[in-house]
Amino acid sequence: MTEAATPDSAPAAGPAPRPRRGRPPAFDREEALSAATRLFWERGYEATSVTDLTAAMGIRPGSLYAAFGDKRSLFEEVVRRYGRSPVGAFVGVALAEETGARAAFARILREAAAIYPDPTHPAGCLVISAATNVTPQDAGVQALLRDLRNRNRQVFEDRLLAARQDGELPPGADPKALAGYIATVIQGMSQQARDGATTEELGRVAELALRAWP
Amino acid sequence: MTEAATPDSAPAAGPAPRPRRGRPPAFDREEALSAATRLFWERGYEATSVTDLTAAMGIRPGSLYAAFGDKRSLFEEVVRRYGRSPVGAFVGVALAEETGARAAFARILREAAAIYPDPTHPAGCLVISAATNVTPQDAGVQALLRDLRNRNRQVFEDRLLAARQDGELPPGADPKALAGYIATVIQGMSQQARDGATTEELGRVAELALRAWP
DNA sequence: ACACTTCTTGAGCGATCACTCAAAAAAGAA
DNA sequence: TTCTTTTTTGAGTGATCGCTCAAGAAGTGT
Repeated sequence: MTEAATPDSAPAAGPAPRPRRGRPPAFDREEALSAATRLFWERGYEATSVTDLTAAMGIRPGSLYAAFGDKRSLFEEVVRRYGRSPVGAFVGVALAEETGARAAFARILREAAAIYPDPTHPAGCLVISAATNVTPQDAGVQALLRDLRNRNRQVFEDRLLAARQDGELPPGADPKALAGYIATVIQGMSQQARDGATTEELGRVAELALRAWP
Repeated sequence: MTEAATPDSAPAAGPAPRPRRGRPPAFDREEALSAATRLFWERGYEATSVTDLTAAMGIRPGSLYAAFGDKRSLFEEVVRRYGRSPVGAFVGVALAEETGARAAFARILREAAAIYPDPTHPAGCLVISAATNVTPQDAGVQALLRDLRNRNRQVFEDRLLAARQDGELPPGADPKALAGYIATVIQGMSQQARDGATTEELGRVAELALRAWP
């Protein structure tokens, strides 16, 4: 439940590991981002302090601010990276790989059931749950994730509109309503996973949800 | 989506307005709780500061702590009161008033669509969204609301189990899975309302969700 | 009038918040 | 070696966090 874009299109790794001047960083940027992601994912943006972050990332505040700007910028980079990770990109991958709309959304719901409770990472979806409770001064972070969610719902609607034009959906079907329904179920499944629901339980939820398909 | 108990059974108002000694409170307790509820509902537990609360309630910190204990106790009282309010109790009311299980859950989903986006109060459900992002030191508040949500899911399951025994649900129906599905949809609808979904949009989501009924 | 009880007030407690900065350290370039 | 560049370090910034308390104010009881 994140970016529904193509998996990757950038020129992959840089052209060459050109040796840079100055003192080399003492920490692995990817590992540090991974640790920050886990914290933001588990607790959310404001409930994760810079002290928590530096402790988990194994660096001091000065290094964090030199490498990532500020807490807000670090969070934005975490969100972008999450959207490119398998667990954050499964929605877009399913939409890109499945030819049928029904097959795509069935796969999305079933994979959500498998992924959201996976104990190898925090439960649920970071985009859905990391900025629910914020002070007014961090409303921008809340808006950032809300826009990602609503953009995803629009991607659903576009796909369903195309399915209706292709005849896969009956002419009377309502793509906008169906997109809202699927988004609702996915977001509810994320919440359920955070409340302790297992993959088996969410799998049954997914199958029930699919019975509403026109 | 809160307490699924009977609307009221306490002896209502006290036996008499016995005049108390000492200086009378300068603020209305119900109004103060109402203001605190709006803040906790809108922003969540930790994102609402005591300074925010005292400003909205029109009192000074000393009065707040004398009247409500501490921030945590105030929140718990807000949650209890919310569960007795119309918007917090509609689930229990529908389960109590509707004789058929299908009628009860259809009413619950349709009323959620009408209530969650209602602009006369913050969007969504306080129990669902007020303690999503918390620091470890406030894990108890998170657990409090999680338990309320899971208890509600259990009430759903009990009602559906009875429906299967009554023959309203086919013998092959899975009450536990169906309860999880309905809880998922309700929690997703709360999230959607907070993301800007209208009553009309959520109404269509509710109708789609009901198509999954066995 | 006076005591007693309860509530309000405003100042302020230690802890933590996100964040900064000068100095030291570690690399390549000259 | 010396200079330049970049990173790390540890102390510390002002602001805000939840919360406390002594003093005063506003009632009832005698």
